[in-house]
Amino acid sequence: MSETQTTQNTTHDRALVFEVLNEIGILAQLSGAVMERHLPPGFQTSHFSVLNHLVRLGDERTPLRIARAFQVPKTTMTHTLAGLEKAGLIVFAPNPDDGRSKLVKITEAGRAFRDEAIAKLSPEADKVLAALGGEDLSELRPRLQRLREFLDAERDGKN
Amino acid sequence: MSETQTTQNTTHDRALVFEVLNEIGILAQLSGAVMERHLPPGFQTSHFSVLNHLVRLGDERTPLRIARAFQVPKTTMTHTLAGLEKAGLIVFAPNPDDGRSKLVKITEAGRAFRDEAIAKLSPEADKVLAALGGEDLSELRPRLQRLREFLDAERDGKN
DNA sequence: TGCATAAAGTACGAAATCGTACTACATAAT
DNA sequence: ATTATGTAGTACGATTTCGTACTTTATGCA
Repeated sequence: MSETQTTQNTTHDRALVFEVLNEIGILAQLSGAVMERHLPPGFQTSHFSVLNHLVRLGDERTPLRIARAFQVPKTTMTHTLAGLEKAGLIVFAPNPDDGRSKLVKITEAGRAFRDEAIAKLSPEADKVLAALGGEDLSELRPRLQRLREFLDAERDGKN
Repeated sequence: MSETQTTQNTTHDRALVFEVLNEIGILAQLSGAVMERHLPPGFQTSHFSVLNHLVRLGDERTPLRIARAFQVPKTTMTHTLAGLEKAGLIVFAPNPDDGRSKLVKITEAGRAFRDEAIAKLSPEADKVLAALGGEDLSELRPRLQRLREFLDAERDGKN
């Protein structure tokens, strides 16, 4: 019943794919709503995510590179970054290597904003850990990443 | 290193939560983009998802109940359903049990639309199965569901 | 019965998302 | 050098998303 079967994919198997993707959509919805509740008014999950990305992986990145990391169209990232800049959480610098593009730099205010958000979100994260256990999450991550990599490839060009 | 530790949550553990949620957000983004490419122009993943929901779990549901299933605000569902109705894929009927609400019924055209979408999406689903294997997905689902249930509870009132 | 409170749905406005088309710069090929 | 093609970013408009406030109906309580 739960054996691997390599010969042919059944409707049942496919339904599993849809269910998982559906669940992922709902989860994205939910986690966005929960996170947004812990952010100052006017700030979106996307704002926090970008700041967190810059802190974790380093700033001095181009908008396009950030857009690709989140798999959003570059016009969307332009808009998100404009919001962050207006709030003084990032600044743009010219890209010395490429006159067409910019480099995004996080400001001290941006770093502080991110740290505060993390602090407010930590109790929630702890509750998730208490509810699921670290093992479940550990097992979740690589599988999600594999699924992401596949869909990534499936995405062809675009953006 | 990967042992369960019940005494205290570390920054590292919390980071795992954020990573998983981040991955989920990106996946939602990606799967939405891939799915949308296989739908007729003008139709969103949300449209397909609602139709699929009605076929799988039965129609004759109220808009609010559908909104809750997808964890979106009811105003969002009003808009999505309006699009489906305008396209003739659903119809509204009065709710005999409650004069405030409506019942959503899928039409034959709606069912056909859903079936065609499934048919077009099936090759993609098969590729996912080939890439990940059914076991991975099977293990993914219950964990995602547990995570969803937790965030669900965390959501308090609202909507 | 009458009234207060809650729930279902919508109108409306604001913001986010994203596709198309454009500008400016870069790279490759002659 | 010149020209053709490709890439980074943005302007713009259409659609989606969603919070607030409202209308209508239901429910609980006096």
